[in-house]
Amino acid sequence: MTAPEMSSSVARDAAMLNESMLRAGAELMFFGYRSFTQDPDKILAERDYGRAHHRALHFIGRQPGLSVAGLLDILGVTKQSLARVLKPLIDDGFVEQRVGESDRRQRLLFLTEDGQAFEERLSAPQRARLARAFNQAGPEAVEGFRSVLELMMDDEQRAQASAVIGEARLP
Amino acid sequence: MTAPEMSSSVARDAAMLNESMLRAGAELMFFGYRSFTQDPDKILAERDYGRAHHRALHFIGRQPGLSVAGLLDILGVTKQSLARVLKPLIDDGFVEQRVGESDRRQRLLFLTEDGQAFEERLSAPQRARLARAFNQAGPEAVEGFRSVLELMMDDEQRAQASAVIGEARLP
DNA sequence: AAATTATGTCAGCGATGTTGACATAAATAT
DNA sequence: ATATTTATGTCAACATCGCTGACATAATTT
Repeated sequence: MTAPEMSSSVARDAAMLNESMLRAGAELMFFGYRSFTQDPDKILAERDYGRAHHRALHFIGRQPGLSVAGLLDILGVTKQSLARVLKPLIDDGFVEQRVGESDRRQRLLFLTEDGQAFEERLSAPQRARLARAFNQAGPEAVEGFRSVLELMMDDEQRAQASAVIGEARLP
Repeated sequence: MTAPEMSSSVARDAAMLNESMLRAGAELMFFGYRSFTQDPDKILAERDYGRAHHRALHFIGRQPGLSVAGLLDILGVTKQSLARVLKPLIDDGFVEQRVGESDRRQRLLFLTEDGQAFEERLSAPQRARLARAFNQAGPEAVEGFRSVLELMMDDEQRAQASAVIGEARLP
């Protein structure tokens, strides 16, 4: 049943990449992600907010009119988890809910002016950090960064991520 | 006070990278990191372990004889946080402590055989994922991935990460 | 002998995730 | 029309993993 060209890609991978390179890759992900999140984390700590609040603000700001179900799908959390994040954001006047026009069961999510301002304040240092890294690394490196991260996802996740990220090709 | 050549690098960055590219970069980090952690997360859930346990096992396995202070430094958490992770790992027979030879206040950390086996079981699918992505993306892309993540760190963090990752250059 | 260092531990708090159960309103299916 | 399904909200309980503050012990350094 196994065609010759099907010979284990795991074996081929092992042949070309030694363990220390893979370990280094994992450690880069750990240290890199920590750096990536540290700027907004500091701002979030002013209020009793965490990363989850930033993520919600980010994706609502990106797709105004997103439904609760849509946001749940993107974030990959339970509705109970989301509620604990969304409720304070609504109470604090950062997120607004409007009843769906075509489907009045839906609560469509929008950032208020304050929400938009806060989201930008959170994202600004993170984007500056990315911009600095992208510029110093150069366009080919950015394309490599993008392709490795995309290829690290499962097909399903990659499809979802692509749908969210959209055409905005990185390089 | 501002020299002409000091003209805001933020402005230059903004000139070359539009906002949608930076947003896409941030989203790639989010989705990519989620994919990166999902395999070990499933295994960790068998016991009452989380990512922090994996990280501790990883870095102890990488630098056997690491001191508690050394591990605290790498992980960037408080000793109270680490204790909650380390104590179960010791109780479960995955990590062993030995009194330091030169300084007998130190508790040097080692993986037991079981600990080594468990760490490998946790890391295997993660490394396979990385290997697949690296191979499909190609060596230049991997170098780009590495350089962008490194440049995303502050100088201090980059120095620390480089010290941990070591010579094992990625590409 | 005194101060500092490495480590451990107790107690409490906050953010973020989980499962399970139940409620309501609106849309859809029979 | 009635029944079912869907979208959302909410209550309760629990686990992980970060934090601060306080205190203790043993070993090293001053």
